[in-house]
Amino acid sequence: MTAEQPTSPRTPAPAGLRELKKRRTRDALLRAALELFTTRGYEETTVDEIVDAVDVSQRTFFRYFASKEEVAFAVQHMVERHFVTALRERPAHEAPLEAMRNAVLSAWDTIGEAIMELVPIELYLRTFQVIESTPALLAVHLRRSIEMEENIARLIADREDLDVDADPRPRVAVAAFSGVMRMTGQLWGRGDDPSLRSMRTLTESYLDHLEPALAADWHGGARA
Amino acid sequence: MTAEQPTSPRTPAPAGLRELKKRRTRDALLRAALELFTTRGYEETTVDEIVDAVDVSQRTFFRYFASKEEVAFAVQHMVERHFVTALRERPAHEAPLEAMRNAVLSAWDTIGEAIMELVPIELYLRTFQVIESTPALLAVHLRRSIEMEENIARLIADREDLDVDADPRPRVAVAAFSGVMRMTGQLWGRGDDPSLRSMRTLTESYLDHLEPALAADWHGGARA
DNA sequence: TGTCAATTGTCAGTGACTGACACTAGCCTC
DNA sequence: GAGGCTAGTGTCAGTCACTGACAATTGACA
Repeated sequence: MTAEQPTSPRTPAPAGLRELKKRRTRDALLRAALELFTTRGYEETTVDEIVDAVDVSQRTFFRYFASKEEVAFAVQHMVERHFVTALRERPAHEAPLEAMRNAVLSAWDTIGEAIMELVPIELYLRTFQVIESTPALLAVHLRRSIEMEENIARLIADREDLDVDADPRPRVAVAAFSGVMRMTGQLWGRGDDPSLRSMRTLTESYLDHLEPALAADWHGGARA
Repeated sequence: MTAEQPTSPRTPAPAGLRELKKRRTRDALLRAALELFTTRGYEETTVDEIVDAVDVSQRTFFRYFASKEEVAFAVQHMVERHFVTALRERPAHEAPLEAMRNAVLSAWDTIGEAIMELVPIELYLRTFQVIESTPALLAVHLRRSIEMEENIARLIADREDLDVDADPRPRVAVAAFSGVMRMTGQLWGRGDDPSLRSMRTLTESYLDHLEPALAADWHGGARA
């Protein structure tokens, strides 16, 4: 309720000893979990092992993360928001596909720092590979992806001044685009160059093949 | 080893009392499970409730189905094979997208009987809706879908005499196509006409919008 | 300093799933 | 058609993810 609180310029105000401890515990759990997942494997890691590494009770783990799965997607979650933000910032004159493409590529260029605030980048990349190669995690990953698709479709529809439910083109375009993105992620996970750079290159190259396959200007023909 | 065995003309020889009992148990478990899932909800149904309805032990359930999830996809599994078969039977002159489209539509026309041999169609349709609306099942559904995508991409590549790993077009086309199919399934699940017919109509209509977006002839331009 | 509220730990319990072992019932041979 | 073989089943004990309830602790704030 008080008006004046010392807000740091960048990090969104973590003030308070309590808040600080909470963040520390969460970070420690996150790192310990990812470290174990990427060395021992996801299925082979028990929640007990994670909490033992951080010296908290199992109950505390589940207060921070709704499930063992969720902790694996904590960083991914941030990356996704990063992309959505990038898409929102694309100039209105860009065609849907062009905007999505540019958003992805520009997001990859700036995501590095944001990730490092949470975990070492290399740990994130290894985690991504674990996700892609662990059936249970891959399944959740895909569901999360299509949830995001719906949001993006609405975003695209807004840009183009269309109604998502009346005009199928936003959803179709996003579905096709996301299909390619997902495929890229998988190929990257299977490949042997786990670098941000390689991910970016792969993305760019595959999206190049979608461009000629999807028409760019929706408003060239008849528009009601 | 004996030459003469009374093989029925259609069903693939279930001879033997043992085999017969097994099939009966499996069928009973399947039906009981789907019935419970669709009335009570997936998460709300325990494996104990399923086995109680069939009077077998829990251990037996897990000998027939690797997990509680698997039983929900038993029928879906058959439908998928049905589609792949339909795709294989498409004449070679059809373009990739055309072949996939025709395979889906023709599969929908003949799938009815095959389903009825396992469970009432209406039960299958309701199960599909449960899958689409239950997060845990939706996730698995999506993973299964992309596993199938890879197979289809290879099939398409074969048809077009291309190498899946050298030429990205098969995977891109399949990814885009599947993206639309998945979206259709979801919309159907959300809608209020749970009939085979409505599913077919929706599929056809949405695929119509992909056609103009993806080029039909891959071999019109330069071909190495 | 003392009160309030947020965090945490402990404990007990549920539900999915698995390995081990004993038991039963088709199946096949003599 | 008795007896042995084996596939299928039930029982039991145990692991692991996850949850509700309650008590203990510890920042926050007057």
